[in-house]
Amino acid sequence: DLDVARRELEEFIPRARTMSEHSIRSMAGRDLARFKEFKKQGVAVKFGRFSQKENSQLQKNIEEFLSLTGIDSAEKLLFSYRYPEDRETIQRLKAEYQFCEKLSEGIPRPWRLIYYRARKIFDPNNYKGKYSNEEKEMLKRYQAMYGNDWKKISVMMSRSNISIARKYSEIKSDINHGAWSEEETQKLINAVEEVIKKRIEKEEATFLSSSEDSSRDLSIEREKLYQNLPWAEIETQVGTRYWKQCKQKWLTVLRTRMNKGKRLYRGKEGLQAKINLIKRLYELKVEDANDVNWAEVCNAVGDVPSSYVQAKFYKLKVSCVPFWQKKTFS
DNA sequence: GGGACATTCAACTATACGCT
DNA sequence: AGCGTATAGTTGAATGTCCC
Repeated sequence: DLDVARRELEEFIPRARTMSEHSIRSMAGRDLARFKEFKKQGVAVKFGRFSQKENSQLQKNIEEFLSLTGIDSAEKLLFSYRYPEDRETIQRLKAEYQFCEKLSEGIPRPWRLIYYRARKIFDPNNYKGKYSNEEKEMLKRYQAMYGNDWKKISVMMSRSNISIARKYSEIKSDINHGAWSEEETQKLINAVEEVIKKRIEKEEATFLSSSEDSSRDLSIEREKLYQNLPWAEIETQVGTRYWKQCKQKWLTVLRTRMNKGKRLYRGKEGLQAKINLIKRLYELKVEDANDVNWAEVCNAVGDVPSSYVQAKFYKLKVSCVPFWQKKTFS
């Protein structure tokens, strides 16, 4: 019946096809019924970033659960292991008042993801801003002492373990800062090329085994050139840069090539490009910025990666819209 | 089977910098 | 000076795995 559950879930979450047994099992238990209920009401399961509406719904769900049970803080509720003496009581209250159900009320997403979102929002160790040099040094020292025990280190540094783990992977090796040399750039291009080729070959293999038709054209879809690339692998190949630097550099290389070196946002044409972009976004009539399909918006500007257009929109917003932080997308 | 945790790719935000 | 681009920094989503 695992297969049945998988098939049923696929209706709501296409990627269920490839998910691990464990994920399927837990979603079948907790989410399938909810998904069906949402469907009855004509609500689709959502992915990607939480909208403002969802975030405030989550906030509300937490507040209501706290007042229902008398637990005095969201941190106690969501990180009960930090309060050993209250832990048992909290556990009991959670079961008694159906924590899982209450938490996910009105949010059409898998329970697990709602839970993680809540833990991010309500962790006092999160949102601590920039790391100082002292902190970076401290992190390196602790890692040398305790290895990748991020949980332990996060307690000592009052930062969330995710933040710590990520920061460490960024600073673990001496990253070459500043402009890219010709040689480095070439190395990057080669690495990306190799990775994409490998990926296509693999797809081709599965494609051929399921079909007789072997005549496929050599061009590849644009998305394959920048979406879901294994950056960690590329980082190792390049050797001198952090994966994010690689990614950013690759996108600019790609953009320049796609547009044959033309500068898109300069002069009169640049102005027109901006106007097109704004018009296109307006026509979408979406409520939340998270609902924008940037791949669709791309051709308002030219043949560019979607992240480029996104970045442009951000820049435009920040420099032209007063009090943009306090405004909604619509 | 719930929950904690590490890891990885994506997105958002801020700043540096150079050209016109 | 103003603008566009490159680069740096932080947070978000998603998922495999391990443990109790």
